[in-house]
This record gives sequence, structure tokens and C-alpha cells, in this order.
Amino acid sequence: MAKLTIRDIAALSGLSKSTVSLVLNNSPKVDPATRRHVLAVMRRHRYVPSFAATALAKGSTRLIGMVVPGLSWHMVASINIGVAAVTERSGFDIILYTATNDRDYGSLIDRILTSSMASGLLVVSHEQPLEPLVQLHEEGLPVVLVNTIDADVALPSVTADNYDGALTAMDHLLQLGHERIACVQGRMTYRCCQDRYRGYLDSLRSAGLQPDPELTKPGDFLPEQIRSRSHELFALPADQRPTAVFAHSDVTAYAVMTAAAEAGLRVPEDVSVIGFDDIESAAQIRPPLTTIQQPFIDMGKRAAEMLLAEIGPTDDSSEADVVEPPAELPRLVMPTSLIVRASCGPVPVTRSPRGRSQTTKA
Amino acid sequence: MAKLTIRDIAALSGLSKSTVSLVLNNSPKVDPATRRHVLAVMRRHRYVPSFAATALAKGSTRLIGMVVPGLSWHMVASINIGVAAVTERSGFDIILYTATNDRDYGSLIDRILTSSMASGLLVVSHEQPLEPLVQLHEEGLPVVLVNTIDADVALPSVTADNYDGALTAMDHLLQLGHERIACVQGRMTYRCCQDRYRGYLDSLRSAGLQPDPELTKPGDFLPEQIRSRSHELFALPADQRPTAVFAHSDVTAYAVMTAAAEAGLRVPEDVSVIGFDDIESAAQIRPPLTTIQQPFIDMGKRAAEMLLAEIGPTDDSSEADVVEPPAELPRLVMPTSLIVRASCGPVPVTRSPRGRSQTTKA
DNA sequence: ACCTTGCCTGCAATCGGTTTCAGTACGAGC
DNA sequence: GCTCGTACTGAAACCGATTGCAGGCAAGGT
Repeated sequence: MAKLTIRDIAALSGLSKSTVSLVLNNSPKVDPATRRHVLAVMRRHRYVPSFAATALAKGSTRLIGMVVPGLSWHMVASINIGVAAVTERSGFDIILYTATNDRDYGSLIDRILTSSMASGLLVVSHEQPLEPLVQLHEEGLPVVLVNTIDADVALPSVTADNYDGALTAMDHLLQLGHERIACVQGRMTYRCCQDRYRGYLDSLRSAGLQPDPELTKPGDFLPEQIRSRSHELFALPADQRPTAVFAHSDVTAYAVMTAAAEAGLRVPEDVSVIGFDDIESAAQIRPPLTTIQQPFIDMGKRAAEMLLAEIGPTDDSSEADVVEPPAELPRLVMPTSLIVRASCGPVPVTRSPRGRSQTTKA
Repeated sequence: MAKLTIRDIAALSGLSKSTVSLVLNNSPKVDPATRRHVLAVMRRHRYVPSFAATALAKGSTRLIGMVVPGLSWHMVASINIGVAAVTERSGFDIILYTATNDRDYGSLIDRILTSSMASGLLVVSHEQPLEPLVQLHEEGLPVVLVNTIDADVALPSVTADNYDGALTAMDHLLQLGHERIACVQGRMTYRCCQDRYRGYLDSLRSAGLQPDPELTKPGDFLPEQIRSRSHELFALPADQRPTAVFAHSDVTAYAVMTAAAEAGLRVPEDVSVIGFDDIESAAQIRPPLTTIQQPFIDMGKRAAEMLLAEIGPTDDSSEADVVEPPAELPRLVMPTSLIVRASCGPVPVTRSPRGRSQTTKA
């Protein structure tokens, strides 16, 4: 009943505290037979070393903090799968910080890191200022940003190649013959959305097309707003109306498709829609959504690996000029991939009868 | 640079270790002025007491474990919002356990609880055997089940009233005049799905209708399977085809609607579909889904509150016959609510031209 | 018979707090 | 001038591990 301590295990197995501790720490200086015996005793009595005591003595908790903007996004759920797979394998556990609106990040980070509650921090899609993190990182605290939304900060990060993804999406539409391609943006304060929009613009321009400001609509990931702005798009006279829409996310694409249906337009016959993310339901809706897949699970894995690598070597390297990582900040940019389903088709034949010349491809 | 300790703060503020500790623990025995001074010194030097040391000394981590089956479900995300709101307010943090396929639950639970890493456990929609948890709970370890899928176990729990929700859903359909109502089931090993099915059957029977086994289809929450089984439903001859479908979840309802569209049936004109959950996109799809809302956020809150209540009173009550909670296991069953949108309509008039006699309504 | 080597013991310090307790300094109240 | 209460001190024990070190004991090599 009363919690067992290492001392009890020592007594029960007829050995000394030191030896038991050595067993716990996989020291090679213990006879294999003895080790087995001790482990058997532990198992029999369901002994598990005190987490707090171990943490205090070792100076490390084997806990990593994960800050997320909420769990409801596909992205977060997927990243977590990757992270969990890696941390679990390495015997780390995850402290979850759901970043609600009003939380005070400064003190949160202090709580986690300064109290050495967590050995490292994984920050997913953070909307808050990152300066405090940069400072802590310079002081030697492992931090990795996943899917960061900020412009370049001096922190290791793992992101998807949003710019290239946008290029790929646009390429797909261009190859189908579309020229009047609209863009329904996500939250433009996010780096990823800026990148996607940059890709949109560059792609048009390098195809010799002039981006039409009329065809760019803010959406901010809000279904209602997306729908009403899409209606503006579809209400345009036929020769100005877009034949395709590049949506900054899959749920944005859903809303665009809904608006299209409400406007009496069929997807993909009248208008093509391409999304971004490849969320689970993308394959299930009607029509199945063509989209750009982001490798979230892998991003989670890689991020966790990077973090563990940063943590690993020196468990508490408060000694010795710690400043080794100026070498080069690891910044992983992972490739996206085009998933072709059924929401994009060739440009409607009835439209644009005048001499469309296929612009030369790069 | 080197981490500050309570001893440093004592020196810096010209006081003793004891006093500083008293300040940290909000003891009333410290002069308010002194307290302010100490706090100022702490803030100035960004001191945060060591998590491990505090945990060791106090015998409690203020960490609660949350075991979830994955983050990708709406349910889990919502429950977490509620849980986080409560724990955050009480200064607890959450250790997240994503229950992947192969994880060894026994050892996991030992790690968390026996090592007193977490002061309590919140188990969300658990598919694993619960006996070890029951045992630990009897030994005095706080556990609360949220949205449990098991039959009654001797553990405190918070669930939605799935049976009543099913009744409400069916009532809605019955009132619209439907009599041939199909049921596309979820994972029938889950308690919640059993309850929903029970509600379906009871509702039919109490309306004087004979449940038609032909109209019950397993779905197991798998979109592909749901679609193909729904096709069987819609391929039935017109007089045997269901005029309404009660789907065991919203995503199930989506798949049913997709199948309907593929079969050339319109929702709700030709067939009504009602879901269960009220996930975010339910209002966004076409047609907006009528569904039964589960109060997940509140469930999370209540569960967290129950858990904290169990933890709260006695921080480390290893003394004194701990066995107080046999009194009554708190089992909270929370009401669901019908959200009427547009996916359900009156029974089609064109159908059943031959002498369908409207059975007497209750 | 001597020296290694391998395995283990016991003791003690350490991690950074909490908590208790006897004791002190100081000002107020009588 | 005495007592009392308040606010604080300093020392010490404690939480349950890790780690280092001196030393013991037995088996094995030479």
C-alpha cells in the first residue's frame, strides 16, 4: 500500500540501494543474474521508481512540452501522431499545453522550462511572439518549432514547403488550361499562408498571366467569410468569373465548393477547386477533393527527433560553454505532394472561346 | 545562468530559506510587505522553483494524465478544451498519452500513476480493458472515465446520454412522418453505440413499428464500409427503401449522404439523414446536417472537476483508511440536444402509392 | 601465494525544495 | 518593566532517487 522505495526493493532482494540503483540505470557493472533477480522483485511488487525523485537527482524529467493552438485541427492531430511515435519509443512523455486565447505565454514557458519541468519544447503553429523562446533557446534550452507561422526566427524548425506546394497546385490548374484562377486565402498573418499566396502569384506570373486582384479573396479560415467571399467570385460576369479556385486549406475548399453549389455551379465541370492539407475527409466528400498533401505525421516525427537530438547528448549541460549550436540552425522544409482526385477538371469548353494561347512552360 | 535555487533567492532578498518557502506556499504567516519583496526579487531574477524538487517534497506533481485514443476525433479535441480550461485554472498541467495500437497499457499506467508522475488520470473513450484501472482506483488513485465505451465499471465517469439522444433523434424523424427508418451503426463494441442502437429499437417499438433487420447496417465508423452498406439500403425497391437514416455519428451521416447522392437521391427531399455529435463542419456541409449534439466541452470540464475533487482534499492521503469513496460512484450522464438543420424533411409524398395506412401515432 | 578483476556493500553527498521547531528581536499593551 | 504576539531565523529532517568512493570478498590467472 505505502509506496515502495528503492530502499524497500533493496531489502526485498537482499542487495544494497546502490546496486538497485545501478540496475535501474542499466549499468554494466551489475551481474546479469543479479539484474534479472532485481527486476523480478520489482515486477513482483509492481515497483516503479518515483518520478519526482529521479527527476530531481538526474536533473531531467524526460518530459517534453508541446504547445498547440488547440486540438481541433487536422494538422495538430497528425503532428501529434508523429511526435508521440518518436517520444514513446524514447521513453519521453508529453506535457500538453493547449494555447487558449488568454494564456500568458511568458509565464507558461517559465513554468515549463525554467522549472525544468520539461526538457524541451515543441511549439506547433504558434501565434504568439517568439522572442522569449529565442532567448531561452540561446541559453541552451531545446526548442523546435513545427509548422511555424512566423517569419524566420532563430530557432530550429520543421515546416512544409508551402511555397512549392502552392506552385504545384497552380501548376496542376494551369495544365488543365485554367487561366482565371482565384485564390481564397487563409489567415494571412501565418507564414504558411503568405508562402502559399506568394506561390500563387509567382506561378501566375511565370505563366505569363497577370494576377487579378479581383480574384484574391481573404478567407481567414472562417467558413462563413469564405462562403460570402466566394459568392462574390461566382457572381462575377461569366467572362470574369474564375474557372478554378486555389483554396488555402481543405476546409476552405469545402466552403468554396458549398458556395459554388449555392451559385448553381458544378465542381469540377463549371469550376475547379483545389485545396491544401489533405485532411481525412478530403477523399470522402463529393466530389473527392484534389489537394496538396502536407506530411504532418512525418513533420511531427522529424521535429521530435530534432528535439531529442538537442536534448540527448548533454543531459544537464549547464557546465562548459554550452554555446555549441550556433553552427547552423536546423531548418527542415518538407516536401508536399499533389493528390489528384476529382475536384479539378479541364477549363470549361464553353468559356473563353477567344484565342487562348498555351503559354510556354518552364 | 546557473539555475537559481531557493537558497539564492533567500540570499538575494536578505531572508532565510524558510521564509522564502513560506512565501512560495502562500503562508499567511509572512508579512505582506515581505512577501511582496520576495516576489519582486523572484520576478526580477526570473526564478521558478524546481518542479522536481517541489514534487518530491510535496509528494504531488500537479500533473494529470490524459489518455486519449488519438487526437483526430472531434470528440477528443472538444473534451480537451473543457479539460484544459479547468486544469489550467487550477494550476494543473496535462500529460498526454496518445493511445496507439500497440501500447502496453498496464505498464503505461504504472509509469504514470505508480511513479506518482500524475496525481490522477482522465481516460477518454478507452478501448482497453479497464480492470487495472479499477484496481488502482480502489487503492486510492483518482481516475475519471470520459465518454467511456465500456459497460458499467466501478469507476467515476462522465458520459453523454446516448440512449436519450437516440430517442430524440428518432422522435424527430417519427414526427416528420418517417416509418421506414434505417440505422447505420458505429463501432458496436462501444457502449455509446450500443446505447444509440438500443434507443433506435426502443423508439421504433414504442411507436408501434416493427424494426426491420434489413434496415440496420454496420458501419464501424469506416467511411468506405458505410458507403457500401448505404448503397445496399438505397438499392432496395422503392417501397422497402428507408425514407430516413439515423447515422451513429456525423461523419457516418456524411458518408450516408454521399452514398445517397451517388444513388441519385436528394437529401432531404428523397431521404432524410440525421447524425450524432454535431461536429464543426456539420453546419457547413450541404445540406446542413440535423444532428444530436453531445456536450463534449462540458463533459471535459465536469470530468476534470470530478478528478480534481478526487485529488484535491487529501494531497497524499496514504495515511488513514483512505477508503472513503465507496459512498457512491459519481456517474455523470449529460443531456444531448437536437440541432435541427436541413438534412431532415417530411416523408416523401410521391412514395408508397398503394395502401400505406398511416399507423396510429402514439 | 599473490595480484587482478568482477561484483557488490555502506556511507555520504547531492538534487531543491517543504516542514517543523526552538529561539530571537521587536514593538505594542498593560 | 513585564508579557505577549508577530515576524522572522537557523538548523535539521525529509522526500526518493543518483553518484562517487573506499573497501570487502571470492574466483581466476600466473
